[in-house]
Amino acid sequence: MNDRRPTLHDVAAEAGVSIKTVSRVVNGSEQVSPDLRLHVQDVVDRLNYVPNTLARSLKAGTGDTIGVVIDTIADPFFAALTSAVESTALESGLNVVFGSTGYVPERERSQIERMAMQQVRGLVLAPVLGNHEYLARFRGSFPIVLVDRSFEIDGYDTVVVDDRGATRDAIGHLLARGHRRIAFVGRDERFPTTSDRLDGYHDALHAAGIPVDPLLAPRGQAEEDAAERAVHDLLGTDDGPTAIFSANPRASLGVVHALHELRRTDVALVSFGDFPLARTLEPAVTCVDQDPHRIGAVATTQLLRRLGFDEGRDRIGPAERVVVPAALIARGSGEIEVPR
Amino acid sequence: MNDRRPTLHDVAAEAGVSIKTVSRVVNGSEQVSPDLRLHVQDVVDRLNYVPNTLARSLKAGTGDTIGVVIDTIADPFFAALTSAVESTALESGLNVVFGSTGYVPERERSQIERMAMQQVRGLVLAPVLGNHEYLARFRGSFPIVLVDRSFEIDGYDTVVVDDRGATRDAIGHLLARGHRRIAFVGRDERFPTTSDRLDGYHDALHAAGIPVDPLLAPRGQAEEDAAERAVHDLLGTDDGPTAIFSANPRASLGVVHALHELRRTDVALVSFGDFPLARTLEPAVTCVDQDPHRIGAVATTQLLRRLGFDEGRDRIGPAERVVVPAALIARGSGEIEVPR
DNA sequence: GGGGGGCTGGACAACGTTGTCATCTGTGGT
DNA sequence: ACCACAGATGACAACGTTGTCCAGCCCCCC
Repeated sequence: MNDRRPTLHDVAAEAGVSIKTVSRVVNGSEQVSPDLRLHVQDVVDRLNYVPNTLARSLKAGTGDTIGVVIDTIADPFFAALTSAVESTALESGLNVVFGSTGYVPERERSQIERMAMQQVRGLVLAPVLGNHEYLARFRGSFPIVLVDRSFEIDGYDTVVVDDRGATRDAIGHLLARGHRRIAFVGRDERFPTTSDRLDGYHDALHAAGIPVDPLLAPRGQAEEDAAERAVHDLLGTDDGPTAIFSANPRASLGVVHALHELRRTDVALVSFGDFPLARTLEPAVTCVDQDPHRIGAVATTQLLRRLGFDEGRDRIGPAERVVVPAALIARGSGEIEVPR
Repeated sequence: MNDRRPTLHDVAAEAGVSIKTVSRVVNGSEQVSPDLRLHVQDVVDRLNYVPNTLARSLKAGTGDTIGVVIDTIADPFFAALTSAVESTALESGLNVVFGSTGYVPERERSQIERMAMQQVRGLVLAPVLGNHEYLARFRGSFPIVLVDRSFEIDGYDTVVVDDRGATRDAIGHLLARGHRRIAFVGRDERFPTTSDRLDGYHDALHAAGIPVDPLLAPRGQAEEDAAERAVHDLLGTDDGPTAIFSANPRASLGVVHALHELRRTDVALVSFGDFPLARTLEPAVTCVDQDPHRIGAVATTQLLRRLGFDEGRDRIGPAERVVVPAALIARGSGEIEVPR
C-alpha cells in the first residue's frame, strides 16, 4: 500500500537509458531504435510502470477529464445521461468525474469549483435554478454545456427536450380522446422543466378553448409520495379530473400507485418520462420518452466539438441550442376515452 | 474559452508579493499579517484564481480522487451504490471518478489502468468474473475495496450482501407457505452473485428434503426479456412451479411482466433486489432488499480507513470482509400460499 | 579518408504548486 | 545600545512529465 509508484526515472535507471528515451517508448514515438525500444518496454512491464496523468496534464496545461454535475446520480434519468456522457467521452480518451448538487445552488457552485480546480477539460451541467452569473468565471477556462434545463442566461450550449411542445402534444393527445378536465401533477416551481411543461399544458388548453382550473394543477409535488397524495386529493372531489398528466417520472410512480389504490382504471394517464414496468401496468402507461441517453450523448458530442476533438469543426462559435425530440409512446393509459 | 487560468505567479505579480505568500493565503496559513492577507485575498478574488489541484497533487504525490469501477452507471443498483460513495467521499474532500466495465474483463482492466494513471487515492471495484491477479500490481499503490461480488482471490477488503444466506431465507419463506416447486429465474453463470444465490436456493431445498429439479432453474436469463421468456416457458408446462424466486431486480421486471401477461396472480414471487413500483403491483412484490446505498457507504468508509482518514485507526491490517444484511420485505407476492 | 546528413539519445527547462530554509523586520530584555 | 528572538516574507528546489535543443553516431558520397 505504501510502495512508491515507479516513475520514468526508475525505469530509466533500471534500463540504463535517459528518462526521455523511456518517455518516447511509452508514448510510442518512432524515434527509438527497435532493440532499445524492446528493452525499455521490458523494464516498463517488469516494474509495472504506469504514466502519471497528473504530471502529464500539468505539463500539457489541461486535464484529461470532463466533469458532469447533476442533481444526483441515483436518479435514473441522470444515471442514463451520465452513462451516455461516459461512453462518448471514453471514445476520445477522456475520463469522467461527476458531482451531485442535490439541487442546492451552493453545492452546485462548490462542485463546479472543485471541477475547475481539477482542471477539467469541459463540463456537462444540469443547472439548479438560480443565479448563474458566477459561471462566467469558468467558461473562460473550459466549455460548459447545459443539459435538461433551459437556462435563463444565454450564451451557453444547451441540450434540452422540448418540454413545452412535447407536453402540448401530450395534452392534445388527451384532448383528442374527449378529456376536458385534465390534471397536471408533479408541478414544482423549483424545476424550470416542470414549469415549461406547465406552460405547454396551458398552451394546449387555451388552444382548445378550455378554461384553466388552478385546482387541477396543484403545487409542489415533484416526488413520489407528494404526487400520490395529490392524486388522492384530486380524485376525492366530485368534480375530479378524467385524465392526469404527470410531469416527471418520479411523480408518475406516485400517481400510478394512487390510481391503483383507488382502483381507478378509468382515469387516463400520460407520464412525462418513461419508467420501468410502465408497459406492464394495467393499463400500460403512455409516456413521453425524453431519452436521457441521447441528451447525454449529444451534449458530450457538442462539448468535444468545442474542445476541437472533431477536427475541422469550429471550436468557437455562437452557443448552440439542441432540442432533442421526445416521442409519445402510446401504451394504453393515454388512450382511455373520456366516460360519456 | 482560451484564456489561460491565472496561477500563483499571476496573483503574486499583481499583488506585488511572492508566490509563496499567495500560496499561504490561499491555504489559510496563519503566517501572514492580516492586512497583507486581505490585500492578497482581494487580488485572488479579482483574478478568479483557482488553485490547480493537478499541481498540488503532483507535489503531494497523491491525487484527491477516488475511483469507482462498476458494470454501468445506468443500472439503478450501481447508481445508488455510486451515489453513496460520492456522498461519503465528499465528506473527506475527495472527488469521484467512475468508469464502467460493461462486465467485460478487458474493459475493467483498462479502466483500472486509467484510474492508476490518474493517481486515484483508492478504488471501489465491482469486479467482473475472471482472473484478477493483475490487480496485485495496483494494490501496492492504492487500496482497493471490492463490492457486491465475492471474489475468488483473497486479500482484498470486501463489502457484500450475504447472497447465499439471504436467498436461503427467501426460499425458506416460500417453503413455509407450502411451496414445493419453486423456480429460480435470473440465473447467469457469469455473475458470481447469482451463482451464490443459486447455492442458497439449493441449500434451502436440501434442508427441506426437496429434490432439485434442474428444469426449474434454467440458465442464462439475467436480463428482463430473457427472464420474461423463461417464465412463459416454466408456466407453459403441466408441472410448472407454484412459486418463483427471481435472482436479480432486472430479471424481476421480466418476471412480473410475464406473470401479468399470463394473468397468474396465484404464483408466488420473491425478488432479490427491490425495484420501483414493487409495492404498487397486484399483488405487491416481496423483495430481498440488498441496499446498494449502504454497500457503497460501508465500502467507502473502509477505503477511507485504509487511507488513514479515520485517525487513530490502523490503516494497514488484514483484509476485512463486511457482510451487509439484506432484509426480506414482505409485501404480498411472497406470502401467497400454495394452492391446495 | 574526410565531411555532410540523417538518425538516435540525452541534458535541460518548464508546467503550478508546496516544503525547506534563509532573510528581513521589529520588539523586548539586559 | 546591543543581542536574541519571534514573526513575517521570500528564494529555491522538487514532484513527474514532455518539448526544445544539442551531441553523438553511423553511413554514404565525394
